[in-house]
Amino acid sequence: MSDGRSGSGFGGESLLFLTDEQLRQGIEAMFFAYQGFTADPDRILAELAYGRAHHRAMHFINRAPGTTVNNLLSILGVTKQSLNRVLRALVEDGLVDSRVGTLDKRERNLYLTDRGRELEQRLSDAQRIRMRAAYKQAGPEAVQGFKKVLEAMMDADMRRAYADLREASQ
Amino acid sequence: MSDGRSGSGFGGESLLFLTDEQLRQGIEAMFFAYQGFTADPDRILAELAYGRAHHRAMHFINRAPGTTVNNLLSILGVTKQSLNRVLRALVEDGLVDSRVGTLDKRERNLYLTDRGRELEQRLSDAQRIRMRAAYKQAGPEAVQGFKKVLEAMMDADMRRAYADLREASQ
DNA sequence: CAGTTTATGTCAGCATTGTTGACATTCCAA
DNA sequence: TTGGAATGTCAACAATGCTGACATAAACTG
Repeated sequence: MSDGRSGSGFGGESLLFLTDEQLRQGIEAMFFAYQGFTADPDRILAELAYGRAHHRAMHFINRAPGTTVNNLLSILGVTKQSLNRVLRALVEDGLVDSRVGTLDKRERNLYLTDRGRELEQRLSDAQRIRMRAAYKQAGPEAVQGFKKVLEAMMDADMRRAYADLREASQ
Repeated sequence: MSDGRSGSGFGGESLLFLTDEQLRQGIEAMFFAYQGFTADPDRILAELAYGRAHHRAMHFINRAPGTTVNNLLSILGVTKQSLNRVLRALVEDGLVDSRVGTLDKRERNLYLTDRGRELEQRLSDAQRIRMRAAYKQAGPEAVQGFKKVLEAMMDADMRRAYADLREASQ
């Protein structure tokens, strides 16, 4: 594992020879970049006594209005109990509307209220500004590669969720 | 902010026109990919009653042996109190060695013990395997773009830390 | 159709890891 | 040498993971 090399065999099979050092750079880049990625919304959230968990919930409710708790937690990769706490706060504060399902009354369909949409917008805007700046700085070809590697890094079910979301917005 | 367009002006200045939708895909890719990125070490850590914080500390101590608490917390972006709790556990468990600084006795120089190196290796290996697979799947050109965008996404001080680490390993 | 099982969501309590505040020790500068 | 700054530790609190217990609704089974 730690011979500092990677590749399928002695040669020929793959053109990629990745040293442990190269891989470590990628790992560290991922770590540092994620800090920047979340920094701007985090600052806004801190003012409002909310956290990242609230942001994530609002993001995906906005993305798929009417989604259920069950669906949401599979996307977020947390337990329903953990998500529940966050949703309760958002509902109490009037940012999320939770309606008993019409077809299946066990389910709750989730929607952002006007105020919820407003905050989500504010958070997304902050995050998009950084994303846009990074994309511009890196250039168009880089963006392709960026997305490719990220997608390849996802677990299978997350890759599916990701594809579903993209297709959902036409 | 939300006109679905991005660019410096009406045209000509930039060749990149990024819709909010494109940016959102990047944001979601980042979120889902980070889950995958941390999933494998997380599984190992859970067995050992450690968390991500322990992994991060061990990673950077391994990367820069003899580093101080102060330096470490600036890299990790957490408070010294938060880091301290994690370090205390690692020292007690014999994975990290904390030596009073020779030049400045207020400082503590941190080193992995043999057992610490062993666990760090195990965690890194798991993470590298996924990274390597993602790189291979995405291809060499993609890797360049990936790193470029990530670096552009970092906060300035993290970009500096990232550069320092790379240079430190020749 | 009655009774049991499964699915969905809520409430309670615990663990990890972030935070701030108070403090001891050491260094440095006036 | 004395007061302030820097470094690190200890304590207590908050956010957000987790598991377990439970209520309700739906679905299945005989």
